[in-house]
Amino acid sequence: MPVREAGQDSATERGPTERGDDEDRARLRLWLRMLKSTRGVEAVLRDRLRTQFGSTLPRFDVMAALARHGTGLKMSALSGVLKVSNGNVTGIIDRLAEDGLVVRVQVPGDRRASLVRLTRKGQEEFARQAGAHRVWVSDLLADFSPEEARALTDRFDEVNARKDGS
Amino acid sequence: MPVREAGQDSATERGPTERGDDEDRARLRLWLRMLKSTRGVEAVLRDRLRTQFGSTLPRFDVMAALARHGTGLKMSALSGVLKVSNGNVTGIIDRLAEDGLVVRVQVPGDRRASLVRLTRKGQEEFARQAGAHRVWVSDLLADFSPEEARALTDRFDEVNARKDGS
DNA sequence: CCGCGATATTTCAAGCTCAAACCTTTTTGG
DNA sequence: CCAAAAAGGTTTGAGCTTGAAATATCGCGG
Repeated sequence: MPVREAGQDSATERGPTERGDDEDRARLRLWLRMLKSTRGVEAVLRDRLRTQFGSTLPRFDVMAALARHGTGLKMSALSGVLKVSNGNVTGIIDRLAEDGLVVRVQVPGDRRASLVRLTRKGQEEFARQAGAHRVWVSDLLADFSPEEARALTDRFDEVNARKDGS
Repeated sequence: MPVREAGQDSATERGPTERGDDEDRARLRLWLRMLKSTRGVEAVLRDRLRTQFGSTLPRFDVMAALARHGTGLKMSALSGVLKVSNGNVTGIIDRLAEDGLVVRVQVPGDRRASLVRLTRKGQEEFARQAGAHRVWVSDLLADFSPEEARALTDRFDEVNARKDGS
């Protein structure tokens, strides 16, 4: 009896798709490997961001989003882009603002909303971090040739698109 | 000028490997897609675990590890298997123990260590959750045929092995 | 111009996460 | 035998994360 993964074989009621256990297990195994890979890479990135820049992944993600949208982003747009809860972003922006890396700018016509923008200091700091980050990632994924990376990227794009579009 | 991703082009000092920017960017793009995919899947799993079982991913992961090692695991082994900090596991086990899903068993010859084991209730509960979990994952990755899943799994295994081994 | 649903954001409680500090017990080297 | 190092766990402090509730503002229909 092949016992692998989170193996258990209780009588699970089959879903509407009526798929084979082996197919499920093949995909489950893929999932566990993807998880292992991404967690491993994330752990390294988190550690380096911490030790070399005194920062964190969430902070980096936020700054990356703001760098990509130079005109600024509303809090809700930010949480939308990053796909995290809006309550979450509040705290991260609070701390980035304390460090003088971002500012909240009042939106003229709307006293509810505010636009978040990188400060000059924030832009410079992000440029430094992003440069290092790119090299770190490329090193960590060095096993993938650029061609394979591109091919896999396209494949994931297909899959992701199917989710987004429905 | 192709501006994509966390784009910035500050003069980053080239590492010892002296690699091309385009290669870095191709891998960075792959990384962002992997992240997007895994986060998306994780979000769905977390939500279903919460709404359908009143549980969380970390709890599920711990129970899966314990199910795989029926004889029990020491706290340190558990954090080693899950690749999370040992201080982290303490809290999760505390809460699982409160719910009667796991127990801490004293190790005979060593008064420091304790073996964590699923209770009968924990085994049954995990069996239920794992069955659902497997189907959820398979559905979420349904875009990958079993063959492609197997191929990708092998590819990730190679990459992961290279990291573990050195 | 007033109420009321929609929108933008913050606050809150609970849980996860890490690194570092801290006990306790065990093992090891003199 | 005994001090010092190593091993097993917990505690602590700060930050991240979510979902839900609270707050404030906007805009629309009447």
